[in-house]
Amino acid sequence: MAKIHEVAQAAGVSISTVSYALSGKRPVSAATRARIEAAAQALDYAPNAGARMLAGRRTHILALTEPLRPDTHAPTHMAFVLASSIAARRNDYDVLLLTDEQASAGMRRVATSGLADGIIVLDVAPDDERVELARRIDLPTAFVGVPDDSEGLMCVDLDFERAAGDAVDKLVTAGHQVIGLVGHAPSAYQLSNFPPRVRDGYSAAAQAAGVRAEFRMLEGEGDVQTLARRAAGELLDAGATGILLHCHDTAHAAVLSEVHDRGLEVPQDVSIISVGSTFDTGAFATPLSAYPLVPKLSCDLAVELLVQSLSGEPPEPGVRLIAPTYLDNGSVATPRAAR
Amino acid sequence: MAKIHEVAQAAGVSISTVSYALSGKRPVSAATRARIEAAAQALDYAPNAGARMLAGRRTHILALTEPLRPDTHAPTHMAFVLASSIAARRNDYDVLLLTDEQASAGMRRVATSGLADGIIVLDVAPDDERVELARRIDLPTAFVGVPDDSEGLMCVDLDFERAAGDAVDKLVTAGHQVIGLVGHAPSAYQLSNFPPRVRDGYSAAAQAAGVRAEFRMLEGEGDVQTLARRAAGELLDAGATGILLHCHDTAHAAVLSEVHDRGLEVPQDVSIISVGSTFDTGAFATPLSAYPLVPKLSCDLAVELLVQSLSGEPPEPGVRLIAPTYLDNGSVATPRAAR
DNA sequence: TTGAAAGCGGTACCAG
DNA sequence: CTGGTACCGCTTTCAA
Repeated sequence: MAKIHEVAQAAGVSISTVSYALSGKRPVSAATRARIEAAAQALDYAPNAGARMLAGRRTHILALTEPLRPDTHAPTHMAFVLASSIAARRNDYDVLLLTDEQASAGMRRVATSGLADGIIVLDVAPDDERVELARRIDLPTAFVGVPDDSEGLMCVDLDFERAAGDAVDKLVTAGHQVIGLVGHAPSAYQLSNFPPRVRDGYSAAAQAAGVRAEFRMLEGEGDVQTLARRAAGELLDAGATGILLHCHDTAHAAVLSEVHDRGLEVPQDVSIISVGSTFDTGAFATPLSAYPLVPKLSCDLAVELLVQSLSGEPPEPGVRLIAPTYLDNGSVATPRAAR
Repeated sequence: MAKIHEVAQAAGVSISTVSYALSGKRPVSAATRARIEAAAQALDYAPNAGARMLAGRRTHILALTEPLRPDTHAPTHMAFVLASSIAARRNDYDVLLLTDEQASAGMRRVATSGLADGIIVLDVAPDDERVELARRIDLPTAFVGVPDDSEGLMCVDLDFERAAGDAVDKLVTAGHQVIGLVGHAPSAYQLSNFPPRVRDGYSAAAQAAGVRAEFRMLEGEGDVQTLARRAAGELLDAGATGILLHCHDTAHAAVLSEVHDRGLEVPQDVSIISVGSTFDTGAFATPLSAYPLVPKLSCDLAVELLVQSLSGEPPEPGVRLIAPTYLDNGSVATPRAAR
């Protein structure tokens, strides 16, 4: 816990020179800079966080709000938290975690006490209460996810509609005439913002392509495995030869089991594409091609937007959709019927 | 972002009186206190975080270090993060997340810059690099988990040995003569601190009770389900009538499937107890009795220790083991053989 | 019970 | 290229 004053003394310069040398905000001769850096090193000096906040009017902290609901999918969530944290650190920001409590209370507190320079909003709900709050406070705020009403907000997300649409096109191009989508549990379509977007992108693309498109959510009694197998079974029974998966990894595995148990081969008998998954779709017994959801891309951009907001030339508000990319693991082929 | 000065003006008092009235560190007449609180309310005042840190020599922030490794079990981890966060907030502390980077770098940074008042260490490895660092820095640090060398550290954890031992006794008392333990993957016995403790408590108690005790890790090729089924199968083949489970929920479910597929009933044919699980063991098709691991208990205590360290009378260093409690879901009974 | 004022440890402006 | 110094907003001692 050395102080700037001690560093200055050790280096034989004034404290302002130390400050400038270390921040680089003013040119300092190479020689003195070297002495200062050596002294700082030797004393294990780091500017006091509180003093820096107060004098510099900058906390070097980003707040991360994530209302950990009982139903949040932990692995996905963790991936986003980690990606945000890494992006923040890369820009020399620390991350303050806002979890419990009525989501907005934390945001408000951080804003009024000046504890953070900006806010990253994770796990965005369609009608998120943090939307209105973000408009009211004057802290730059970036949403990772797109709420229903995104007017005036900075939002970043995968272009789920297009990911689903591209996936449909991929199947159609391969010759599939009947396709299916295995989705999340019905509740996810209320609580999260992206499952509906996948569904809609899927339907629109299918309609545009003139193919028959079935859709099943993980609905009813039983565990995820059972529901996923049933959903997949129904799609296959309906004649689907191409299937899109927008669900958790457990459900993916269950669908593959169902397909396998029916004596069907991927991709010879049925083609499968995973859409918007954060896990490794190449790790299943049958590797799956995918239009993955990459947390790093979203979080990097979110942090970048915040940093830029703090730099003087704030970026335009608006929704930034990240173009989906195809990850080919060989699970798509022309169906037998079309050969 | 109102300042104390404005509140003072609005209430017609000096800023020091405002400070005291709001912090309660000095008696203030009821009348003036009321005026001050009203003014603060009206202005939406909150003390500036930086100024408060600087002047008060207290950040009101606790750092949380959690080296999110690729193999960390997200749901369990999230439960601990959430519990820590809630405990911290209850004590009026915010939480700073230290994830990426060489775990210790974050701790060191926080310590030298005075960004936090204390540190909570999660996901403790047997030979954790943060142990040595914790001894060197002068920030109060609480470990949730027990490293191999805990000399001079404050550690909090479930008494896993005793949980396993109690579970063994429970089975033995019910009349089981051959018991088994399904554990984690072998790697977990290197990377985490508690699987070995469960294993050891299990062996010791079994030996003391004079019963035959088998042990299987989730070892070999294949997915968790397969490995868990095989492990359970081997235990049953070995004649085990009572089984302890110390593994993830997926493995639990797989063991139950294996038992069921063999036409065995719980608890009539085989008794099962889950040890050290953070998920709801009552939610399986066959509800399981358990000696659960309760994040809230550990994290509450960890935060309490930190708060106390900051209060003037620092608690003794040492390992605090939380006594296990039995959660009866009816999955234990006297085996047929003993009836 | 209340007020005045001296810091807390930096940042950044104003001079030189 | 380098120094001196006026704040940043709050906590807390010293006086009244």
